[in-house]
Amino acid sequence: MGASSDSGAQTPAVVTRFAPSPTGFLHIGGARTALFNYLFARHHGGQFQLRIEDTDRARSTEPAIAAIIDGLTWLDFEWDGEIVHQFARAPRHAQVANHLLVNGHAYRCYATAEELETMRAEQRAAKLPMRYDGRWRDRTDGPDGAPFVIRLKAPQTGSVTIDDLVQGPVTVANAELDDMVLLRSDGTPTYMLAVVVDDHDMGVTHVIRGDDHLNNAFRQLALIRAMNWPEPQYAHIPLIHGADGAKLSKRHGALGVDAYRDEMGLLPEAVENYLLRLGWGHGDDEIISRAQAIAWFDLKDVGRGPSRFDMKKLESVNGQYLRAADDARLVTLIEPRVATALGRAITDSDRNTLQCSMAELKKRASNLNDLASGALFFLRTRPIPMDDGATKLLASAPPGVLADARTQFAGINDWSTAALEERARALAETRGLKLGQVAQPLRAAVTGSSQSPGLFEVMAILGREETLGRIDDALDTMPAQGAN
RNA sequence: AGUCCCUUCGUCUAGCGGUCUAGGACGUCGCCCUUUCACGGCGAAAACACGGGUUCGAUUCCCGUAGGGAUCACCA
Repeated sequence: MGASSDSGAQTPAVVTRFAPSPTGFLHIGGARTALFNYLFARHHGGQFQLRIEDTDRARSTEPAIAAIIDGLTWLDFEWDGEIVHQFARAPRHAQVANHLLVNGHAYRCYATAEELETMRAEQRAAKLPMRYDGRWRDRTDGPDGAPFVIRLKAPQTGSVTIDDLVQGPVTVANAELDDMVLLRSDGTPTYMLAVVVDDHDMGVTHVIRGDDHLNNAFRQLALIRAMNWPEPQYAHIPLIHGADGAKLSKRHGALGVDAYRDEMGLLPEAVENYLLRLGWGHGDDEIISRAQAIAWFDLKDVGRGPSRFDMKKLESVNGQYLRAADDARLVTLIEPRVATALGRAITDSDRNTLQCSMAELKKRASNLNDLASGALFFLRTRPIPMDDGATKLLASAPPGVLADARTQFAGINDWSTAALEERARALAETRGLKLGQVAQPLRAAVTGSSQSPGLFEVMAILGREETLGRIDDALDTMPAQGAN
C-alpha cells in the first residue's frame, strides 16, 4: 500500500476493519465487534480487514497478537488482505501531522505535563469541564529546542452531527471538544491520529466499533475534515454487559475466546450465533447459519442499548449446535479431554466406541466437557468405578435380578439392542417386576452410574464380553444375597 | 460536573400509530414421552420504567423525571 493511497482505482463499495489493540486477549466483546464488521462487509460483498493497533509499545505483546489471530481463525472470521500493523506506519502518521502543521490546521504546543496538570486541577476546582485551553493555539513563539506536541487546530464554534448507522444522528457542539494531541513530544502518533490515517489509507468506508468510541468520532471527524478526506460512515455498537448490568469483567465472561473454546468447550458456530443475537435480532429467528446471517445482517437492526451476557443461553445455543454437529467431528474434539481424564492415549477402538455412542451422548451434553465426561464410562477398564447413585442402586436391587439378567444375556446369540431389551422385559415379567427394577441395577453395573444413555444401546455398543464382565464385577462386590 | 447515548417478561429480543387481551428464545414451574438422565412435545407464571403531552387512537412520536451506560490522557 502506498504512502497516500488516494487512488482507489477499484475501491470496493464497502470496506470494514476490526482494529484490536494487542494488550490483552481477544475478548468476547471484541469478537462481537469483529463479527459485525465481518458480516456487514460480506453482506455488501465488500472487504473485511484486520489492523493491529500496537502503537502502545509498552502494553502491546506478541502473544496478544497471536491470541487475536487465533481467536478470529477459530471463529472463522476470514479477513481480506494483509494484516496492518499500526506501529509500522508511524512515519506516515507523522507525515500527516506535519502536513497539517504546514497548512495551518495544526500547531505546536509547548505546554508541559505539569503545566497541564495544574490547568486541569484548576478546572476541576472551578467545576469546569476539563479540556486543553488552547494556550498555544495562536502562538508561534515556542522556546527553541524545547519539546512540543502537535495539536489539531479544531473548529471552536458550530457543531458536528454524525449520522451514526446504529445510534442515529448525534450532534455535539465543537465547543465541547478541545485541540487533541496528534503527535507526541517524542514524535510518535497518538491513537486518534493513527486511526484516522490508517482508516483513510486502508480505504475504510464503514467504521463499526464499540460505542465507547462515539465521543472520539467527533474529534476524528475534525481531523478528517482538516485533511479534506472522505468521511466514513460510523456505526457505534453498544458494549456487552455482565449479568448484573455492570461492565463486563472477568467474572462475567470477558475472557479470551480461547477460554470459551478450551475451558468451556464451546463450538465456534454456537459462540458466533449467540454473539449475533446479542443486540441484534431478525424476527423470531434464534438459530441462524453463517449464510443466513450474512444475508440478513443490517446495522439498522442493532440495538442501541447495552445487552447483558447470559451464559445459560450461550450453553443452550451450544447444546443445539452440538446435537446438530457431525459425530466424527465431535469425536475428534473431545479426544484430548477424554485422554486426559483417562490418563492414557485414545486407541482406534476407543474412537470407534465414541463414534458409535456419539448420537446418544450428544443429546445429554451442552458442551464438550460434558460430552467428554459423559463418554468416559464407555472407555474405562474393568472394574469400572461406581458412583454413589450406582452403589445405592446395586444395594437395593431385588435379590438375584442381576445374576438372572446375566444368565439371560449370556444366552443371547444376536447381541443387539432389541434382543437385550426383550430379555430384560421378559425377566421383569416373570419376576413380577417393573422394567426399571431390572434396568436400574443393570445400569449401575454397566455404566457405574444411575444416569446414562439408553441401557440397551450402551450394552450393545459395549459388546457381549465387556457387558457380561461388568455385570460379573458388580456381582462380585455385592454382599451374598440370600442365594435363591 | 458537563457532554453524548440508552430504557418491552429475570435475560436476549419481535414490535417500526390501530393487527397488542404485546410474539419468540433462554431460564423457572407443571404435564406428556420414558428403564435413569437427557432429547423431544405440550402448557403456565413473567414485560411496554414513571409523568406529561401530540393524536380519534399510543409499546410505537415529542418533552420531562428516574434509572442505566459511554466519555474527562503526550491510553487505545
